[in-house]
Amino acid sequence: MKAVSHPGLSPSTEDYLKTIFEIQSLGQAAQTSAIAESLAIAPASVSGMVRRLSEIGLVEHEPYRGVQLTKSGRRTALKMVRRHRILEVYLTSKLGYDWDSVHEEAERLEHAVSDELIERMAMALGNPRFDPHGAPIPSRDGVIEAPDLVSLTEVPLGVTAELRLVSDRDGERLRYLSSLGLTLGAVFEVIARQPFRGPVTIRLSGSVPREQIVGHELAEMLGCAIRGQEVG
Amino acid sequence: MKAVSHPGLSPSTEDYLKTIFEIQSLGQAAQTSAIAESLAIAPASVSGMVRRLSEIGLVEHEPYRGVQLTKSGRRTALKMVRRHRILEVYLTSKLGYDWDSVHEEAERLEHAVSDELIERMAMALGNPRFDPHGAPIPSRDGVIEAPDLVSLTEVPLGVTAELRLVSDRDGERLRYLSSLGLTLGAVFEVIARQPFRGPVTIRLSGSVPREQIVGHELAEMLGCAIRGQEVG
DNA sequence: CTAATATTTTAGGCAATACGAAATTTTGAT
DNA sequence: ATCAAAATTTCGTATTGCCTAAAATATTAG
Repeated sequence: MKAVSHPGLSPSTEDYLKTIFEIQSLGQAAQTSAIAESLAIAPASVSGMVRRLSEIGLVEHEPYRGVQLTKSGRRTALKMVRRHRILEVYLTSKLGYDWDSVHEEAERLEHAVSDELIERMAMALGNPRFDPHGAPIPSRDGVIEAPDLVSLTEVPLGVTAELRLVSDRDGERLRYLSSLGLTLGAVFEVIARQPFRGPVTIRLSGSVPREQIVGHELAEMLGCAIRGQEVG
Repeated sequence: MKAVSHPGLSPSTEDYLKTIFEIQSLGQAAQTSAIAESLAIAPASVSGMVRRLSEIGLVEHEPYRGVQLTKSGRRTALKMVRRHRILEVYLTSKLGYDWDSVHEEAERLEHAVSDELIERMAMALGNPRFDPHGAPIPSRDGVIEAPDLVSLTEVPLGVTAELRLVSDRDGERLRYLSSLGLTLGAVFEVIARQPFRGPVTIRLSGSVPREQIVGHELAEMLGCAIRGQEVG
């Protein structure tokens, strides 16, 4: 049982691994269709690539069931996630990028940087633990925290919470959130919630408290930390 | 006659353009064999690529004579050169790289960065005019200086000169130069030169002046600025 | 148990790039 | 000027990496 090294994986391969890791993080084995959807390619193409990935020992494939990353595949996936997130922090902290524009740049760079560059960036940043969207950054040796958060739809009425995690996938969405005042670390109280997957109303703390209404779908994607119960 | 834009050139294409630019900088039209040698591929392969480059209007090809960059090809080449050199400065100034290790990293990154990232880096650096090896950095709009330098083999005996330019192509060579005390800006006097392409002896200025012997081939690659004649 | 759904296999395509060998053109030496 | 050597292009092919539609197969749910 030796650690197989995988020199020169293609960008595409790296993307598959990252995607599989992300899907796997949420639940069980990653299904072909889920991978296909996330990468916007046909399921047949995924089957093909999965074969290759399993031939080189990056995933285990139980036909018709799904894919699991092997030790080695997981290591690579975590490396890519680390690269992506360190890059995002670096670009925002050191080069003035906004949280809504770093994703694309990081997406391209993560396939071109060396390990050394990433470690130098991490060092220059003081080894940050979270990226600009609140996602935890795996350590150099592949350990990743899983902060326990709930989605905004799950924060009880009257409870104060803090916005801690948003997806970096869509710049538009991030800009919209900014415009609502919902940036990372924003503190708010949930003051109403409509049934049947209706919108959530929150009151943002601040010198000028303001109320905002957030649609259910969006609210589902926001990771929040409970701060405490208002005195009733 | 409109400016054709060339979205999504492949890394390989970008490398060809850069190489052609560099060859062309020295003398006339770039010959197939020169390109092939510089890129370490067979001449036949170059002919093929040159056809494609000329089909998309990046070069003009006079069969059996050589290639010339078109306006548009030159623009792209200069963009790549700018990227490479800004990256080199950034990596050394901001992330602690040495001059002998930046080339490789820049070589990969130059194909992945956006124009915006490069401009942000340039800004953060105060728009440097030279890279860590003394090579001039083309401006955003494609103007490049040509400092007038002579090779070490051409500095007359007894004359004081300053090291201003070395090739970034070979890390080993750069480490060797460092070990001799021949870093950028080093000031020295030529005190001997052997005939028949023999070595050059120099005396480096400094608190502890020391003599060094430099082989002819290496000396040829060092760009120097004449400082003045010693009082004889 | 069967129809709908998900997945894999098959067979093939395409883009980009490389190569050797043969044909062609240029060059250089006499 | 002439011809051999050198450089270059053409031609036919190969490889790599990825993708796809359609057909075959397996799973699942009613």
